[in-house]
Amino acid sequence: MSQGWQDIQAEALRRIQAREWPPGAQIPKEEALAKELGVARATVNRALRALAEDGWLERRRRAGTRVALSPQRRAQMSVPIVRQEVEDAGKTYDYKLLHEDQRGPELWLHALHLADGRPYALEDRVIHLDVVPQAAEADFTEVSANEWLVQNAPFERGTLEYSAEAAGSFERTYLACPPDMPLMILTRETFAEAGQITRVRTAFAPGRSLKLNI
Amino acid sequence: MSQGWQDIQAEALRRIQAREWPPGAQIPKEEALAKELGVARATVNRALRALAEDGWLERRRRAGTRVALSPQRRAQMSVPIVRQEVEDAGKTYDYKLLHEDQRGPELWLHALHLADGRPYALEDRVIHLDVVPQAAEADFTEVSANEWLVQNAPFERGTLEYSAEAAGSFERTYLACPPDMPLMILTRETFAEAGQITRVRTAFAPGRSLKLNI
DNA sequence: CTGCTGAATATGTATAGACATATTTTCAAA
DNA sequence: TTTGAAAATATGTCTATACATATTCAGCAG
Repeated sequence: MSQGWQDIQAEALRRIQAREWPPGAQIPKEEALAKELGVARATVNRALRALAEDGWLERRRRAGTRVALSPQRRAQMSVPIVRQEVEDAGKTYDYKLLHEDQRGPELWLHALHLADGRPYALEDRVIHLDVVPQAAEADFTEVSANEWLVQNAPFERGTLEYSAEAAGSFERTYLACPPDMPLMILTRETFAEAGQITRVRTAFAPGRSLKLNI
Repeated sequence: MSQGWQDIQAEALRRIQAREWPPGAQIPKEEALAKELGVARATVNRALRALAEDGWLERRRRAGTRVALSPQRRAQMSVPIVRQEVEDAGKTYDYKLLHEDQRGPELWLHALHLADGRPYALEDRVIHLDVVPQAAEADFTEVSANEWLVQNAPFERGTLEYSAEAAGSFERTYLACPPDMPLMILTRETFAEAGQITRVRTAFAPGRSLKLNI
């Protein structure tokens, strides 16, 4: 009855949840578990590594493996791409550049994303031309800055921040929402080695939410 | 010059970003790559699996590996535990049960989380006693429902939803915020095999945001 | 007691070989 | 032409073995 790593993972998770391996405690070493469960050490390794990635275990060389003190569960979210969101919802996507303004090495853009002709998201973006010089020649009336950047300026890392804010006059105008309407705001920054590529603040039309699974 | 799987991963990612392997295209099979790069197939497998988990590749048995059409980057977020957030910020955490009401198999709770004595988050929760019967005897004036559940009712899966809403009278009262203040709302549901364990709607005090890295 | 050095050790990773599994493809039967 | 069964094949996984690497720990010098 050879077992797979997922079975080993399940068994280990059971022991954690049943407090056979209480929080903070060391668990047996891979070799011992492998022997006990009748599998190769590599199989135990695979299982425990997966549990560590999910936050259940903390592993350190030589120091061994211990159960995390607060087993924080983690959720994975994919970074939203507006066009795809709209098309996935079966609607027609459209894009409109509202304003473009170059101030030295900074290119400022305002743009509106539409779903079935109705305002969906409003973005306010700055692109750093010293990091992405090719952007100076791009035509952002045709392609959205987001898509152009995805194609032409792969980033190394970035940050996301969601917050709730009241609609300002800018949002009221373009998203056609009442004053003080609460909106989900997403601020995103992406970086390459040379520095910040872009920073964008996106205000979503009322009612939008962010859904995740754990 | 034997290479590690991370080097293989880096090389594959380079080829994706350089469009040597364009979006949607099939990439060579593991065996061929292994031979080309001078490593074992298992090493290539490790590297490509990691890229697939990060959303760069899509892999299917027999069908091979292809570059994802829209390389959606993913961010991992840890599910927020209010107490920890507060303590991590160096503040004193406090908890107050506002209301408790059992209606048949449903236990309804209202509670307030405090940071340095000031309102931090307001929660509105229902616990399904048919799924977690032990909860009927728990004393939620002492321990927050969240922490009790983490300890006593491990869940299999759950959903998270963030949204922006205007403060209602309930929030105004306890979070001490002006009318129509935009608030970040987190609705969380967790499930065990037997069904839904709990559903909680948490309203965060104004100014709170959700920060992630990619 | 303190600080440094080297031994001990648990996890991390690489490899070759084998078999498992999910799909696609092929090809024959209806 | 359509259907269905069988062959082919790329990825998925397991095993045994070996070596690499990060820490811990013990013991010695100061």
